[in-house]
Amino acid sequence: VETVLHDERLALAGLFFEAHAGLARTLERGLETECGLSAQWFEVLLRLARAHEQRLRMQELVAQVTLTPSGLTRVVDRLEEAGFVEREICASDRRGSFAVLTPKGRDCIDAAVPIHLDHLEETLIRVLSAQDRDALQVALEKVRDALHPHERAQVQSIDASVAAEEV
Amino acid sequence: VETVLHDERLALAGLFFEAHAGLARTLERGLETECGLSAQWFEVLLRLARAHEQRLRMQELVAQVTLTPSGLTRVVDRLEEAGFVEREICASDRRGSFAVLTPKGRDCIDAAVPIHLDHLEETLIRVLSAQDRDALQVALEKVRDALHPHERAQVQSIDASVAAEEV
DNA sequence: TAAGATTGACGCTTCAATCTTG
DNA sequence: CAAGATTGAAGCGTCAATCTTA
Repeated sequence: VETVLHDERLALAGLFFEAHAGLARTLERGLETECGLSAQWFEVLLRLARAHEQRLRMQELVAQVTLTPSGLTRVVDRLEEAGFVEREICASDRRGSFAVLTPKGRDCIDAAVPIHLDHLEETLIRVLSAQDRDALQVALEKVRDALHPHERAQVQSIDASVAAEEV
Repeated sequence: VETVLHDERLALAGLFFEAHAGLARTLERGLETECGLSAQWFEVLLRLARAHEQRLRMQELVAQVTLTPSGLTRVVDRLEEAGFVEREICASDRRGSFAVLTPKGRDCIDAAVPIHLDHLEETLIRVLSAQDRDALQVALEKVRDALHPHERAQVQSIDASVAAEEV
């Protein structure tokens, strides 16, 4: 009667969540203390830095981030307040707006990425063998892909490799 | 100059976070709609169900859950309000208190676990081969273990296998 | 009427301070 | 004074409703 409480599948899922929580906590602490950025700020700034002309529609940004539309609005509000981002109305469709990276925001993310990569190297890369990393990637891709069975079919698949890059 | 923005290590980390976010979102939705439980509620109830006499000190519970002490206090507050848990003062050390699973709470988690296992089967187990799962487990364990270099040395290690089981 | 984006209200978690007991 | 636990204040993200434009 107790056996179901110790099912090995629970253990695998628990391990997944525990590893994630620990990794996220460590990385976020480093980003916060050394760069003054939350994970969400880092992610948004990174996406904008990669984008053509350092700008993205709010809608495009939402699709690349782990946030709801309203959540993104709030994050961009704060980034704008901090001077890292500016909003710009979309000329062709005046309902929409762009988030645009400022030079200050660009400097910030340029400084943050190498630091973040160092942390990644320590906590994720160096602790795994090349085989481990490959196997991890394969498994994670399968899990991720099995999750989007009916959401945004085309764009999601062609954009999968870039969409996979976060934090 | 743009190359650092597309470092493959960022992609692996991003894939990790994306897979986690998707998995967590899906599982939490199922738990919420079919069992009326948040991930935190499920986790606390599961730990208590496994524990001797269905009870655990708040401190022990904190060590097993992804929450701060104050966060756990709030969750137990709500679980108590819902009738799933009761508090009990510790006789030997009157500073401490136990969280005790009620029969109602026990029934709830007993019903929830099989449902959750079904969801796990669909989203995590069935989408991976046996080799994938083994490799995933190995990699996640390495990442997790590399994260606790100086935190709670002994108890953590002997308790690692059980502490790994969450949500 | 629908799409893009934002806002108000709410719930949850954390940090720092507090209270009680050892 | 330290340990166990809780509380108040504040920050963040989500849902539902709203506003503007297509």
